[in-house]
Amino acid sequence: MSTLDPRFDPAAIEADIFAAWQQAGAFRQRPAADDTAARDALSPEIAEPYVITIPPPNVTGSLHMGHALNNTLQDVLIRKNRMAGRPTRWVVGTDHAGIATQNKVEQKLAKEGLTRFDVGREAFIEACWEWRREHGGRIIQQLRAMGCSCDFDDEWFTMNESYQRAVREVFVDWYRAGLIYRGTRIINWCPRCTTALSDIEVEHQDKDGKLWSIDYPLTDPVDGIDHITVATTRPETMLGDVAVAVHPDDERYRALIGSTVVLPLMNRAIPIIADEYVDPAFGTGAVKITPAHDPNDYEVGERHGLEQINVLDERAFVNENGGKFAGLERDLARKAVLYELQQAGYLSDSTPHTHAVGVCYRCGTAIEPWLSDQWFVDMKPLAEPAIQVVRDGRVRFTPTRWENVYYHWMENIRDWCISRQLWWGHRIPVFYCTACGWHDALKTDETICPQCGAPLVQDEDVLDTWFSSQLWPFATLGWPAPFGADTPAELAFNYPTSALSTARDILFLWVARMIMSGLYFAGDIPFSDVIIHPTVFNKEGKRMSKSLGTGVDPLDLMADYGADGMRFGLMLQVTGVQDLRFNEEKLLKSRDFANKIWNAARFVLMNAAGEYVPTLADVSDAAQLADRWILSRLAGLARRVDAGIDAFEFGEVTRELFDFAWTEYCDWYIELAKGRLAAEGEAAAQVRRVLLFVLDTFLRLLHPFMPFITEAIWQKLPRPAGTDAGADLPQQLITAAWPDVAALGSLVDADAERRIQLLQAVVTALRSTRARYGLSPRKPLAVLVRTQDATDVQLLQAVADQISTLGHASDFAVGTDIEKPAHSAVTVAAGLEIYLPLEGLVDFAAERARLEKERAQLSADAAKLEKKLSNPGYLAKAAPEIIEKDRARAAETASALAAVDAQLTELD
RNA sequence: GGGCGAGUGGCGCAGCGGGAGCGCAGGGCCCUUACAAGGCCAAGGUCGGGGGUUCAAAUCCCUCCUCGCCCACCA
Repeated sequence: MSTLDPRFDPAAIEADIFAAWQQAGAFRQRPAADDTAARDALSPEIAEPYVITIPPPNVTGSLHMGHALNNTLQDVLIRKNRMAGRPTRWVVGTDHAGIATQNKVEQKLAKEGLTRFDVGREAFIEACWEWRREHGGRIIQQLRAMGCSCDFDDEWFTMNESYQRAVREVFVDWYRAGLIYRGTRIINWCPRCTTALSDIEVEHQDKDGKLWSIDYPLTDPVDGIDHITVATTRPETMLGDVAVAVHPDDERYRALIGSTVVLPLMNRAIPIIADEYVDPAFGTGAVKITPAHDPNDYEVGERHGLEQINVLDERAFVNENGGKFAGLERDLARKAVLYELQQAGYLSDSTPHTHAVGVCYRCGTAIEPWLSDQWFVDMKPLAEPAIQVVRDGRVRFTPTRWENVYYHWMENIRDWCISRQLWWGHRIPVFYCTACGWHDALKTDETICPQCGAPLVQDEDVLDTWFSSQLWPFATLGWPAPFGADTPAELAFNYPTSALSTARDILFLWVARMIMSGLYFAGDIPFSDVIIHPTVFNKEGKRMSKSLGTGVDPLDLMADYGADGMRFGLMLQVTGVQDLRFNEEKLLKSRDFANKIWNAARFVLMNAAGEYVPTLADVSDAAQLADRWILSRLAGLARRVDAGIDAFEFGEVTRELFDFAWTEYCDWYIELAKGRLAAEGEAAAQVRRVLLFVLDTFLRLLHPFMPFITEAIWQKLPRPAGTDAGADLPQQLITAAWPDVAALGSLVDADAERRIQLLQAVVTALRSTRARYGLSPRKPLAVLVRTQDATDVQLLQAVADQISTLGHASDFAVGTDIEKPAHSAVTVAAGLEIYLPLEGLVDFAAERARLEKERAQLSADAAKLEKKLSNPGYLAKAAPEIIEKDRARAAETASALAAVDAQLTELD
């Protein structure tokens, strides 16, 4: 009674299944955080909630391969824990993505010939909200298509009202605590985005440039020296030079310290100073000092009380301080400055020089180190406790090596520039009196100065997007309500969250900061596990990039392979290594795998014949070797999958599931079942029960990885009503019980696992002998098996029918006293000697060649083992079970060798 | 300048102290009534080079080579 099509079509089922899950409320936390009575009723081992807050994708984003991988992985964890009965919740939402969103809206305005200044701040922000309403839901929709079981009824946005309160609370708190301050510093400035960036938002690229040498003439020659030559990679900044620095111990220049030089082109007298910062071995050993355009020069300038002359404007054009170069864009200014220097004879040398150029992580424009007023967070006091929780093991990294990366950054942490000269974002809640100079950070907007009554104005800048992102694990759980009596139930129950899974490139931008702010504001770690998943590269090992055309779109993949195929194929490729070279072949195999399971289910359903899915007790008394074998394998699989998911070993678990289903359940168990099903009666009923039981349990284990197909099949399995899920829930796999690994342990049967090899050896001998001699696979052959083990005789007799079915044996005989018939092919395996009489069917020259080859292999193995077993050091030091195993192997090899030798003799 | 990761059959990758595995490609046979997106069989590797530790090394240590990534203010 098959209700399944012979070919699995993902598109036909995915949307309906997803809708059914959502309709059933399967994604909601059960019991809800505020349902204390229900929570108290949970048994202790599942009472602990399992919570993940999704790394919020940019609201401008579209699903890419990194998302596909990361969200599959999180969904696996969520689904497994949900099935295990824990109150599970996956918090979903998007990030307002300051620069990215602002860029989108500015591009839209540009099409109408407008800039943001034309429309004004208010209207621009409204346009951003409008953009979000129109396009911001795309990536959430794509998560649904993937089958992600997030709590979509409670979607968050880093700019929604409650979130804004959280950001403001944090700012004011840190401000009051003295952790947020304003200062004039050299910061990273993106002249295209016209905003400051933090240090970690700058990417460094090696660029081929030049190191130019410029002669600065001395005002008054010293000992016949009339100039000093400085080396620079950025000649245009010389317009803002205020000194030349040399190392105090540099003999070449010692006499010049304290002299003045005339700055070429600007005709300004500037001093030669001594500073340890200068490396005498680099360049000419003399450095031009431009405090407004280089962080090191700024430091030097501070030490020596030098002026700071800013020669570039916010778009990196030379400003009025640049003399006749004013108005030139920085690259043009460089050319012009070099030309003028050369014309005037100041340019003495240029050599090729590669150096790291900082570029904006959002737009790729070269960063300008620029002097300006910005807001900063003092990070050291926040970093210390955040380092400690990792040292204490309260926050664990997977793979653990990332802990060292974390420590290194945290121990060398620098202050965080949090102000951005943007409009889209959380506006800095600092208010200034227009009259008396009063200013403060305020939790609510005020218009009148509390000191003098004059109007207040708010700071123009907004906060770094990551300033709000860092609050994600607790702001999405209802913070800020004060802790203690008024703590929202949701926060108290769900915080700290369980695991955070993310890409390595935001370890500092986001993960580290969540730990710091979580400890500070929510009073505890934000999550106990940080999973750093591999970065997805393309087949050539290159970064996936839309603009470069090196990317693969997960939506296209889902269309071709189904959501399940994409998920499983990605999981197959996960390892503990840093990189993942995406291989589409794995998706093809995953789709095939889905089809394989689909058809296995078809077979089982066609043969279910009135049986319900049995309980563990119903299959525990299975007597047949094959049954005990598959049940034992299933128990082992369940144990490994259960532990593997908990240990975040996604790749290994996926491969285990694949191998079990395909090789063991389909290739062997189902094939073995066919003959027994035909027999009918109790024997057939038992096979049906085992088939159903294994399929049911396997679908549960596979569900976190392939949610759609497993749900579709599982719902077709025959079972009495009300046997799974809560009474108020529909019968769905998503909320069905996770297999009880401990109970399944009773099915482990090491003997059965070993003995099934006997059967496989006989069947394989039949198949390969036929293949070797070009006999039709269906040509019936008689089989005789000799073994010294009486138990093996019984076992093989019990499965004689199945050997006949799988191997197309005509006659089957097994015993301790079997004699080899004349003209037989002999196979020695699993301690058995398997004889296939081939009188008149084959050319024995080929058989001789084969046996010679096998003999060579066997005697090499035997020699190796013998050498090992006669080594006194080995016998003295190796573990007893290893020696035992090797002895058994040696005995087996020796008897196989003897058998092959005997066979060769007979062929003569 | 520091740090991390990778180098295993033609290709893509597992394995990470005790018998070299998987998928794909290639070869042979099979439409066997769940699945040809399938089944069966066979072939294919001195686990980057060198040294060391160990009874035992693809697996641990050292070193070198080749790739990739991260951090770092050297003009």
